Amino acid sequence: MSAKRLTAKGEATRHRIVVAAAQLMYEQGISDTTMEDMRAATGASSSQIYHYFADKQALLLAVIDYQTGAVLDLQAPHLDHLDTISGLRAWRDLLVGNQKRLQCRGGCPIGTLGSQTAETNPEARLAVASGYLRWENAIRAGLTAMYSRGNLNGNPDDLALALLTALQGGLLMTKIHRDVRPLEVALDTVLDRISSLSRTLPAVTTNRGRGGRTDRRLSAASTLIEQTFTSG
Amino acid sequence: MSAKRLTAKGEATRHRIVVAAAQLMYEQGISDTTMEDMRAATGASSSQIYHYFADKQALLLAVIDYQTGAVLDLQAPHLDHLDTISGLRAWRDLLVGNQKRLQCRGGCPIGTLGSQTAETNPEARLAVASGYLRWENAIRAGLTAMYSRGNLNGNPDDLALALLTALQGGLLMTKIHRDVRPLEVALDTVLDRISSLSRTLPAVTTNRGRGGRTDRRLSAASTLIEQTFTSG
DNA sequence: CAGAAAATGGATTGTCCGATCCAGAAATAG
DNA sequence: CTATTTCTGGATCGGACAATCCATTTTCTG
Repeated sequence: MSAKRLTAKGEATRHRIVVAAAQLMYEQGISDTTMEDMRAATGASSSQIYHYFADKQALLLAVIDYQTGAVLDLQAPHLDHLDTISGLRAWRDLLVGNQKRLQCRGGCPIGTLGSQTAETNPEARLAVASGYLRWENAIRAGLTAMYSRGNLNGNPDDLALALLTALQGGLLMTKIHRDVRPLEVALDTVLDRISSLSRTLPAVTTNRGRGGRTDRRLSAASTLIEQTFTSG
Repeated sequence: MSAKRLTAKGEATRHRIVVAAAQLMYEQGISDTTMEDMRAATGASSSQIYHYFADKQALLLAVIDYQTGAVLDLQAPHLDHLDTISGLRAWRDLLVGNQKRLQCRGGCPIGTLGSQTAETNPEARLAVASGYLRWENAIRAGLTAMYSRGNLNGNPDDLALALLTALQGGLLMTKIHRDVRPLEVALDTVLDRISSLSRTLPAVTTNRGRGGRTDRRLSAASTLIEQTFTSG
């Protein structure tokens, strides 16, 4: 609301504070991140923080906004190619690889903020929900394109939401178990579902019995579906 | 570790404290729940809490244990019947109905604890992970039974994990959006996947195009899969 | 070059919170 | 009945925390 006038220097300081706050809140949670923590992390003074943010709540809202952008930026190169199975698989690989790189720590920057605020901070909850909608829209755009081309025999809205939701659950379980498998399995299961509803020939990771997660043979079922679509 | 001797009265007081702490931590988060909050909620005195629990951490661990039991108890009637599609759907209806009853508030009691502790509290993280394993095992037992009967053409371990993970993501998104749809769609998508890998004739909720989430007709693909399984 | 506005430094304040302490009451065991 | 253990009450302490205040420096503007 307050359209404060900011110097280039002021803008930089404000940004430094938001970035540091985002990182700290991501690592230790919102309540356990003190103003002093952020002050120390930025090398700023207490009054600087309160110069740019009315209170901790205002800073939190700025963090939510920043993290939403950061999450979408990270995926930006892939978000325009979610209209093919291979594009979806590449996106999946990015997300899984990213968690491996982080040693399965942290989870989703947006999800952790949402989880902490949903019940006690309506303003923050709405900001997070709005961030999720931007994300969901990007995924939906890809699946809708598939659908419009006639390459997806299912509801693209539902499948987009299912993908994002599986991703969120996968990130949560992965950080709790310190194991990337939940994320892999969650995404692969929904992607396999999408593949099975797709008329294009997918590199199916469908499991045929135990231990078959890395099996890349086409399943009989998928083959039949393929035949159905191409002959119908 | 400390095998303290407890009177019946003492046991009751201890239990009251755990239940109140669980509820408060569920509603306002761990850090934002103070010892004074719990003291007031139970009508106990400060020294009573510290008589039964060494510190807040010990109380938290008791809460995690309690919530794990509560979550499993709630589903107990259904957990023995997750070896058929209809049993799985009934379980899904319980979970969805429960969230509706709660007006989409709160999310998963275990997940919220895990999300808050995973990065900063190794002991709590392991306790939550252990709780999830119990839950996952129950689901896996059902799918493994299906698999053993030859009614599931997929990896039951992966599908069980996918189900639980979809549930967790669904609960998170549902509480943030205050809308039960993410939970419904997340579970239905994985259940549809399981149905499509099942040789029994499912009441498929597969979507055929937009707006088809409530469509219960059998899809051509499912019919073909069915024929494949029964003729092979 | 003024004068105004923005940015910074650092001490301070009042409150809250986890934890401790010292009793005394109630229950149990011998 | 009495000694011992368990249970309860409530005051209190030291530290941490969000937020405020006032002064000073730096940057912008006309």
